[in-house]
Amino acid sequence: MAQSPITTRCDDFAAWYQDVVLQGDLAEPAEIVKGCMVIKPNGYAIWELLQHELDTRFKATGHKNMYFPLLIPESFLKKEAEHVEGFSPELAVVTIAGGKKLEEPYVIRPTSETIIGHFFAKWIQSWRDLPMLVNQWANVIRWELRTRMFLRTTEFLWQEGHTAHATHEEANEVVLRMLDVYADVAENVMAMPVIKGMKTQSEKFAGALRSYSIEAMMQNGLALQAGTSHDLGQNFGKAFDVQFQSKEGQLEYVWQTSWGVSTRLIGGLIMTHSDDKGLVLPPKLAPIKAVLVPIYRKDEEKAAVLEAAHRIAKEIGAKVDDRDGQSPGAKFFHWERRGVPVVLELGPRDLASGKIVLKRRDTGTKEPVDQSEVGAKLAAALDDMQKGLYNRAKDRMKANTVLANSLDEVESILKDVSAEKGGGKFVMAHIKDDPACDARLKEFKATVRNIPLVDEYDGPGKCIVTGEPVDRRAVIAKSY
RNA sequence: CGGGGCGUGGCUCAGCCUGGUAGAGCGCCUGGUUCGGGACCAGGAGGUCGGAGGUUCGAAUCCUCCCGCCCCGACCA
Repeated sequence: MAQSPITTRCDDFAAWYQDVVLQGDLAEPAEIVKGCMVIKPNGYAIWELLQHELDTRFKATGHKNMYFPLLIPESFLKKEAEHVEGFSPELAVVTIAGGKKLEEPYVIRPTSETIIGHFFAKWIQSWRDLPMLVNQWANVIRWELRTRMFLRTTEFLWQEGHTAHATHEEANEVVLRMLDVYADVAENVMAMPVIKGMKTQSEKFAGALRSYSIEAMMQNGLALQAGTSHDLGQNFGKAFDVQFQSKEGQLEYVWQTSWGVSTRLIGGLIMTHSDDKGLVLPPKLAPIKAVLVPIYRKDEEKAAVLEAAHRIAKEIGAKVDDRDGQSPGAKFFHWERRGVPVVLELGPRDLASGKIVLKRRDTGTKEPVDQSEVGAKLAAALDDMQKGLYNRAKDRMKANTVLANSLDEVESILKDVSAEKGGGKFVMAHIKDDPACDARLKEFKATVRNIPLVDEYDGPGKCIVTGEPVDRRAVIAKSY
């Protein structure tokens, strides 16, 4: 064994995840910086593809990119009461700079509502300045107690959209539009099915009126909050005095939104598609879509094979793995671990027959195809793989979603679920949006993931805690 | 912060109990033979054994203190 083996998913799902990240050479723990990681080229390339998909959509919906300071005056956090309460436990604070104790410490941004609120106040005077639609690609720090690569690290990369509007209705439209954008990227780019829904009051963003999320199901059945979109109401507008004069001449506070997705998406991508052999990537997020491995024995074979390999690879946009001193077998394992969707094999036999062998990462199937058709076959395989991965994930989510009509039932389904052992389910149950109800679920470490925007079940029912009428079932699960 | 574990070449670890010239596998370098699912041979580079103190003729090994890291629990995109 040239490489240490990958722990199987059923042995220990959490260990499997670590192994896939490491063996896929996506990232490694920073070690010297607690809770942080180094994102390596293979991992960063995926992030760049995701960024591109998202950024294109942000711009198409009218947003412009900006950049705000990493450091925020500590007092800013305190201007919105719920916000400071929610974030203060996980803040990193700069108290000394330039060798001197600062008069007022700076916090390293955990999110930028406050500093952006400050600047919005400066830039917005009239209804003509609205809507203000900005996005920032940035890093943030949240001092988490327990970290896992990509899923939760002390420092992480994300984008945060921030908008200001004249009316609550308009702000709400943006909140839901961006949630749709996230769902679109999750499902059509990442091939990761999600449930769009509303967070409960106790799970909402600190300082928001309402939070919405997309929730995905990982292979161990745990939920992953993959993106959030918040209706901030006028909370930050009032805290930062962001006022504008309306058409009617009235001075009014703006209605704001914020929404974000992070490098956590990469963790979701891994836990949705990868297998016991390593990383599996949907073609749309594969930095390298196809690798051609040339096979030869003698020097005269080598020359002919390499010539053909480079010619074919150039036509179809594949990478040729012409490294010397590595056997073909070693190369197959190498690319398999890295999740390359298609590996092509070209050897003397193929040269003689005019064929080339096409192997898919998702199904493991090998098929000899005519060299003249390989471009079309590759495109078809990638397309089929993108759809196949989505369908497989969708089926899995359906198979692991169950209905429950009592708290006991929910508890018995979820109580023994863990990230390591798996067995997680999405339990659909009627439950009131009330912190007291959330608290009951917390007793066995489950949470309401969200209340789906679209009710795919049986409509109204009685709350499993209070017995009060509730208009639809919510998703209850254990989560990352 | 509570509970558990671990610090020895780049990586994974053995050696410690019972003190006596620092090892293995993988990786790396050089040369050659190989190559359709992790090739082989030969030669080679690389370690103040987490730190400090102590016991001893002699410490990776025994004793004391310190430091760091990982896992489990309480917080979270």
